[in-house]
Order: sequence, then structure tokens, then C-alpha cells
Amino acid sequence: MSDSAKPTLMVIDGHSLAFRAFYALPVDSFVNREGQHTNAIHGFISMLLMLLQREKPTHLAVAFDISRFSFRTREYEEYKGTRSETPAEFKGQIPLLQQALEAMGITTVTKEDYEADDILATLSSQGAAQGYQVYVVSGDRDSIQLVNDDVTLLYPSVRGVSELTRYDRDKVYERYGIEPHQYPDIAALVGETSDNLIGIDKVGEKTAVKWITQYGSLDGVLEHADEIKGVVGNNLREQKDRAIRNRRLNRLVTDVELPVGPADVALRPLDEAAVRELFAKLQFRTLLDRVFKVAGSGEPSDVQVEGGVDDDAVAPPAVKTLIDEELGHWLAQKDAADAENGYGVAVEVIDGRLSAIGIATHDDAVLVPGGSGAKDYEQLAAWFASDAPKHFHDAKAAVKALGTAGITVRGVAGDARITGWLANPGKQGQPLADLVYQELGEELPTADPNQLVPETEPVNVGVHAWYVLRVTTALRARVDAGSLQVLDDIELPLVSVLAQMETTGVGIDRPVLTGLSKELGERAAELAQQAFAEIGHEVNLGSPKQLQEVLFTELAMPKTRKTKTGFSTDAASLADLQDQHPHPFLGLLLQHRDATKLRQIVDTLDAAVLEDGRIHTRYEQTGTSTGRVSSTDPNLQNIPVKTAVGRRIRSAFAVAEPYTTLLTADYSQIEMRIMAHLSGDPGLIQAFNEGEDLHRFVGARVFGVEPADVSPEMRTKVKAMSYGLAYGLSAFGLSKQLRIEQSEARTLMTEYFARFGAVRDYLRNVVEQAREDGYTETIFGRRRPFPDLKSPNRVLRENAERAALNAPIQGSAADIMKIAMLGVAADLRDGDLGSRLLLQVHDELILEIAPGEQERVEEILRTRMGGAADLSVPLDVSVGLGANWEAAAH
DNA sequence: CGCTTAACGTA
DNA sequence: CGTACGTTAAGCGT
Repeated sequence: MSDSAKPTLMVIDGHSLAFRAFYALPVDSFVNREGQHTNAIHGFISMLLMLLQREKPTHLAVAFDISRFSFRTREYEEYKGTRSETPAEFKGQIPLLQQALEAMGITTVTKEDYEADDILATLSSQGAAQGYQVYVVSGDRDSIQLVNDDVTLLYPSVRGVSELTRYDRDKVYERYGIEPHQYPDIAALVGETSDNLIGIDKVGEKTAVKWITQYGSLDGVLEHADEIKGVVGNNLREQKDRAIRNRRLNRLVTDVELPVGPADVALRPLDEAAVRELFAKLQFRTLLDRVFKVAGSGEPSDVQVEGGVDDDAVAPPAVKTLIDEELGHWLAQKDAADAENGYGVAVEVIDGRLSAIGIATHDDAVLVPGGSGAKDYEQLAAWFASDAPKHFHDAKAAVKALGTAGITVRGVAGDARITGWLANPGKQGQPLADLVYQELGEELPTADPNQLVPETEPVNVGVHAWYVLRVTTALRARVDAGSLQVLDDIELPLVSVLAQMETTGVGIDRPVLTGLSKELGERAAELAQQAFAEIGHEVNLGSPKQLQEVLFTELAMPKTRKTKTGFSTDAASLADLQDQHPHPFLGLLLQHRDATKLRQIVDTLDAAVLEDGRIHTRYEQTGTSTGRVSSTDPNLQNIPVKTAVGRRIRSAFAVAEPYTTLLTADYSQIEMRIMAHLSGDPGLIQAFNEGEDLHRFVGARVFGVEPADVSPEMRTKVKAMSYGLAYGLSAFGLSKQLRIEQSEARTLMTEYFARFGAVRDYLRNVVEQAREDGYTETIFGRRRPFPDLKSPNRVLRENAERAALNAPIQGSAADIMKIAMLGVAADLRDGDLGSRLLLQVHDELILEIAPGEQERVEEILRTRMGGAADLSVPLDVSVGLGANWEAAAH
């Protein structure tokens, strides 16, 4: 009998899959009108439908645990003992899921005193024996032991329930290097944290596999335990009881007495009325349609469920391919409601060329294939230039891609990526597929990547546009008012400003880079030779591992701070070593590091220069959790400035014809000013309003001297203290940074807070408020959630506390800079000025000035940056001019 | 070839 | 035991 003719039995571990679905979907987006959470049910059924379509089982059973207790917990009390309490939102979902499955004609199986895995084991072994092709679906690794020629395991990947990895014998071998039946032997030796089973110390997967391969089985290993040398051998002999216990517990039972056998779980026709009733209660409309579609019955169109949590159109509309002229007609047909709701837009770029554009309304989608010039896009270009509200996923990328075809975009009304980020800034730059799954609980259709000629791919763009519209709409409806305001007033208008900056790029004086690279390269080589002479042999100075050998073994220096892989050789540690155990090698090594690091930066920049002689960085608008933008490919926000050689690199960022000069404008001490404003501290506010040197002012208060008598040492200490405050610096950290005694650092902090008490109160309050609310907020309403503030884990909690303290400060500064950029861009445009924004480095803007515009632009910068927010202290802006970045610095 | 780690540049 | 980033080479496993 061939495999295709065999009946197919699928057995699913209900609990583990539902639990994964619970964590994959946002709890708060799936609540019915009775307040019942439904995300696990939704995710489970969605996955089940996918499995039914893909694997087409003829027989199907879903097994559930009855409780967390089983014969295993009786044998070993601590079994699964580390598992924390099931979340309340999850608990009620299991009975409802079981009802739903029952209504769908799917058998559920439970057995007192056994775990779901034992039921899977029993059914799969019976199934295999009775000639079924068997699929086991489980998130428990112990299920690997069930795999054989007739049984395949589908195991959820780390990415969630939507992707399942197929483990057949070959795949198990590929992944673990063993036969499936040997897996429990491996697990017994290594242990399983999630089951609270502790393995043999120092034995990981690799060692276990080696032993099992050598001796065939766990019994074999134990018999030959005497032959195994070293610490692990000792551990094995001393701890062999653990392995024996683990092996007893991880053996799945294949002969549980069950009320049903494989033949009894054939798929039955679903109970249409029951499904409708239950799904109506759960408010699953999309899923209801999908269930009927998969079951091949019912009429999706007569489905009547109002206000469903997943209430929307069901399947993507058929995508019509239109040439430009037809597009004009299609757009003209759209009514006011469509225009009101907006359009979803997706573009596709292949090999840097715009290859297709998809546009969708809530029930219609079209695709305009790539053209070769402006004339192919007349209607399209007119529409993009109009105010028609357009929603994107990554609008900036789309705006740039359309720009290459000469199309200007106005009316950016939504961006799924940005909205998703504002709702959840800890998840940065989420792909469309992830958002679709999270917000709609659906799979984004994508082209088969294995298809060599992706003929279906352009079609995706129309479908994607449809999903984009649905996702942005769903996200907008979900986020709070403050985030929405940040979205509409700051982030969306910023898209085109950043797009312009990226497209413009910054001019580079390549000979400067070339010269520096050579110089630094020679210097590095020289230093390396001298360093080798000191230790009498060559070594890779760039390898921390080899350096450890030299420092701690050959030169027998005292051990430094521990890292995961040994002892630290970072600059701070080396400086400490130089104090305790002076050696010429150390100084040479530090200088060599410096030279090679700078050369690496120079070479990276040089390689990033395009044919136009400029570097075009990309600004990641959804790349941080605080609200800043980040810069990549290359990162131009970390160009050296602190050392003289470093600054020479900045001199390579130069003005280019026909522009006359670069202008830099930066906020001075913006974060301290925000802290003064937010805390309302009278002393700090006075300092800024009097406009005198901040650190001198603060130093005078802290040390009780006249401002004129603040020594450079005092100023340094106070400056470090002030800056550290916004990061949650401790006395320990301050002492380390300033290389002073902890007691002195503590005194410094005490004095500081005695003079600026409102700052301390504010910082404390931010954390307490965030613990209560669950999030922090910037001056402009940008939120960042901090669930870990309530964590029982001290490390997690304290990390969250420091981040929470910093988030409103760093985030407000980011908001202010973004608002300033919008103002500057608007004034440059409205004033018909040719000068343009090039770079943003968090508190600094760099522009290129067109002939004769210097004074007007300088005024714009001062006004817009200084006026970006109304704080209780002034926003001080300093402006510099010069032929290059270094010369324009102040 | 892809992944992780240590180190280090910026605000 | 100071926040927020991105990039690189080494080292390791595949």
C-alpha cells in the first residue's frame, strides 16, 4: 500500500498548542462582549484549519491534560515543579476550545492520571500498527521519541504556532544526530528545565549524543560509566540516579487504556448550528467562514455575527491587474466611503527597480505592473500626489521606491509598521506578516520562495495592500489617544523628511578617508610589531581569547572582570591592569586597538560611498524602544568625535558643489533640561534660566563654593553625576566611572540630592507611576510599556526600573528633535530654499547650505529647534558653520 | 555560511 | 551594579 493511499491520523497536544497560541496573540485584542478572553482559542483553531488544509487528515484527535498532576508527579513531586501558575486569562479558554472542537466534529481525549503526551503516544503507536500515516502535533520535545517511518512530529518553531517544523527520522537525525527512539536517553542525561528534570552536571547535548552514539543507549552508557574520564565521568558516576529517574519519567506510555482508538476518531461532519452558536458567542467571524470553507459546507455569505473581534471581510479580494490608464478609471469609481477609509498600498522592488504597485480598498484590490518611465505612471503619479489617504507598511521605503520612478507621495495617512511599533515599542520593525498574525489572527499569503520564476509574486502586492489597510485600521483602533497623536503629528509627517535625507545623502571627501586609512594602517602595524617584541611572539591582537592566554597565562597578570567566556580584555580592564601590574604590552595593545578601530570605521565609510560621492544612511524609524531614530548601513550616528584622530574622520564629511557650507545645530544638555522641566526642581531651573555653565553652577551648590571656585575635578565629578542620573546610575557605578571610592561617590550623590531634591523625587515617582500604570509616557504622549517592573526576578525588575526612569527623558528629547525637524523641513520648503537636511544625530542636525541662504537657514534652525517645545527652561541651540562636519562643530 | 560574543563608537 | 543604539572580528557550530 502506498503512503498516499493510507488513511492519515493526526493527534494533537491540545494544551501545549493552545498555550503557545496564547502567547503568540495579544491577550487584549481577543475579548468577547462578555469579557471572556479568546486569543488561545482563536490561535488554536486558526492553526488547526491550516493543518487540516495542508495535511488533510482523515482521522483527528486532540488530547488534553486533566490537571497538572499525573502518575509522574506522584513518582517525583518536583516534576514540572518550576512551572509558574497558569495565567488567569488562559484558564477559561480550554473548556471553550473543547466545546468548539466538539462542535467541529473533532474528538477530544483525556485520561485521568496521564498527560496528553501519553495519549498521543498510545494513539500514534496504535495508528502506526494499524496502517495509518500518523502526524503528532506537540510542543513537547519528549514527543520526538514517537517519530518513526510511519510517524512524523510537527513541532512549533520558536516563532509561534503558525510555523511547524516537520520532524521525520531524517530530520531528527539532522538536528540531533541520533535515532528518534534514542532521544529520551539524551534528554535523561542532559535534563529538561521545563519539566524540572536536572541532568548530569556539565553534560550538554553534544556530550550526551557522543556517549549514546558510542554505547548505543543510556543503559550502555551506565554500564561503561567507569571508562569515561574527566570531571564529566565523575559527575556521571555520582549522579547516575538522576539520569535513571529522568529516563523513567520521560518515557511516554504507549498502552494507556483509552475510550477510543484510531478508527473511532474519523472526522465527522461538523454541527453547523452548534458551530454558529459558539462562534457567535466568541465573536469569531473570520474564523467561522474559514471553518465552513475548510469543511466544504455552509454559505459564508449568510454568516451573521455582528461585532466580531475578528470582524472583517474574509478572504482577500481577487486582484485585478490594471495598466495605468485603467487605474484612473478604477480610482474614479471609488466612492466617498472608500476615500474616507483610505487605501492600502504595497510596492514591490526587485533589483532596485519598482516592479509592481498594489492598491486596495476594504473589498477590492488592484495591481499596476512596473513601467519603464514616467509616462507609464501618469494616473498613478497623479493619485500618489493627491491627498487621498494612503496606508503603508514601511511608508518610507515605499516613498523612496516610488521616488526612483519619479512619483511623489502625499497623503501618508497610516503606516502599519510605525503604528505597531508605537503600540509596542519593544518590538521593533515588525514584518507585515507578524502584524497580520497578531492583529487579525490570519496568515499573510506569500509567494512560494522556492519558485524560481515568481510569477505569483506581483499578485501578492495587491493582496498585501489589502492586508496593510486592514492591519493599519485594526492598529489605529487599538492604540491609545496619546500614541495616536504622536503617530499623526510626528511620525507620519516625519516619513517624507527622513526619506528626503536618505535620498540626499551626505558628501564625502574620499581622499581624506584614503589618507587616514593608510596612516592608521601603518600605525597599527608598527604598534603590533612593538607589542609582539614585548612578549616575544606574534598573536592576533584582535582576539580576546588569544589575549587572555598572553595576559593571564604568559604574563601571569591578575584576573580581570569575568565574561561569559573568560576574563575581560576591554579598555577599562586593561587600564586597571596597567595600574596593578604595569607592562609595556598593555599600552601598546590599547593604542593598537584604537588605531585598528578607527581604521575599520574609515574603511567602512569608504566602502559605503556611492557613485554620487555620497553616503546614504538609512534611518530606522521603528528601531528603538524610546522613540529615537537609529541609523544603519552605515551607522552615521556613531562617528568618532572624542579624540583628535576621530575628529579627522568627521572632516571627511564635506560640503559638495553647488552648496557653500555645512551647518550643524545642536541642543545643549537637552536631557538635563527635560529633567529640570519634568521635575520642576527650582535650583536646576534657575541654573538653566541664568544661562551660566550648568556643571559649574551645580558644582558650586554641591561642594558649597562660589561658582568661580569650582575646580576642574569638581566639575568633572558633577558632570558625570548629572549625566548618570537620567540612566539610573548607582554609587557603585559612579565610583567606577570616576575611579573614586564608593564612599566618596555616595557622599557626592547625597549632597547632590540635598540640593536638587525635586530631581530625586521625580525619578522615584516616574518608576512608581510606571509600576502602577504599566507604562511610561513622554511629554508628547509616546508610551513605553514596562511589564517587568512587577517581576519577582530582581535583575529583570531593576533593569526595568532604570529603563523606565530613562524612557520619558530620552523619549521626550527624541520627540522634541523630531518636531524640530518637521518645522525645519516645512520652513525650508515654504521658503523655497535649496538648503537641505542631511543628518540627524539625536540632538544634532547637519544641513547643507545653498548659496546665499546661510543667514535665513540659521534663523530657521534656531527658531524651530528652540521652539519645538514649551518647557519651563529654554531650549538652547548652538549653531556652527564650516566646509566639513569637523569644521562646523562648535 | 549563519549565529553569538566581546569590544567599542555615538547621544 | 548607567540608558539607547549598530558594526565588526573572532570563534564556533553547521
